[in-house]
Amino acid sequence: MNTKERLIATTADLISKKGFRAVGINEVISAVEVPKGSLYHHFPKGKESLVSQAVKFAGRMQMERYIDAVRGKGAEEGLIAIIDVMINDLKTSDFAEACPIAIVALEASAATEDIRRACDAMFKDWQKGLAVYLEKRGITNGLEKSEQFYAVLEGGFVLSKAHRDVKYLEQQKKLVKMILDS
Amino acid sequence: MNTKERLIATTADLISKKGFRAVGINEVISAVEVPKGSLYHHFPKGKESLVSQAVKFAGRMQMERYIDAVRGKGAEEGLIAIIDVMINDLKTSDFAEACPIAIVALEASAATEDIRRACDAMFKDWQKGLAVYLEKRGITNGLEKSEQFYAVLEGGFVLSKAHRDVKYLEQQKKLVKMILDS
DNA sequence: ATTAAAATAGACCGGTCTGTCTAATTTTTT
DNA sequence: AAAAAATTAGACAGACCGGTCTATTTTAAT
Repeated sequence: MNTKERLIATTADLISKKGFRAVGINEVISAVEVPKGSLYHHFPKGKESLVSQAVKFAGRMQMERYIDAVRGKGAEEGLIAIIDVMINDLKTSDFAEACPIAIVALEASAATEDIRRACDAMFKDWQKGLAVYLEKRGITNGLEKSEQFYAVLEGGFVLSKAHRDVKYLEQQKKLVKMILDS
Repeated sequence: MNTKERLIATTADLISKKGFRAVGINEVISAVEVPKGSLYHHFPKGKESLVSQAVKFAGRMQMERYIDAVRGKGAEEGLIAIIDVMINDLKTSDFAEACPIAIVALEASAATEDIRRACDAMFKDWQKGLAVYLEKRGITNGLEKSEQFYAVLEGGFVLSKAHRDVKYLEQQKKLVKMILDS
């Protein structure tokens, strides 16, 4: 893994846990053990560019994990498996991380439009990917149901993280069937 | 309004828009037009204490707005009215603010346990308040349905903010009836 | 082997961060 | 009126911020 990839992967990991405002480039370069010159060589536009790429990287990684989780499963079973991935992430990280995009998406304002767009793009990729999966399984209006599912998922995530209790994500499983049948 | 109240209200406003990491105390005291000594007189424990109290203040303010929105309405109508409050907040603020707690809740880590607890407490207050409202209208399992509703609301908020499109919150209205009937 | 390009290295810059400190002022109590 | 308490005032400190800059080293091209 080369320097640029390591910078992106490490930044992705850090911002997943703390959001991008709480992660400084000094923290990144010290974690990757690379001098500042290297970072600004690979990311001449600085932090915003690094974070944007890290968001996309984290989003792709997470999507792959979701794809793994649903593989070979039916529609309802698959969506519940995705919720379980998130539940498990929260548990194993002591509620530090689960969705790498949500925090950054809420932090990013008009002032950091690049980062917001990166979050936007990743969420849309997730939705499209899941829509294809659903329609392959004979579900109609796959995209709308996929959007609704992610909204339900992220809502469960926000509450579970705030309360440090995965029961909110567990409860959301009840809505999966309703969404699919609607 | 005295100095302490103004500090809390202004901080609440700023963190609702940007999260607490992006808001510095210099920004707060300059907005309130008060010297630093005053802030540290009223909040000797510093920023974490100020932010915790601002979160509670913002939470109470928002809850009052929800109470106003549901007043005199039936269960389903009331929940949809709350979603509309959030939709309207996003629209009128150019997607800058709607839920004052969610951002802070995701930002707060184990390192800022006081702030996380303040978010926890406010969400719980909202849930309890809404549960009473629902049960007064003959809804059973009011608390669980209230929790589920807020999860659905926050999920719609996260996606609507990320995509700068209120349709995700609009879509969540479909789930309200399902939650109430479950 | 020589040149050019890529990447690494880290000192340094101005600015901002939270928080401290002493003093002056206002308000309250007696 | 005098004393005590509460509050305001802002200079200052030390750490850290993102970012720039010049050198040096490594790699690739010829």
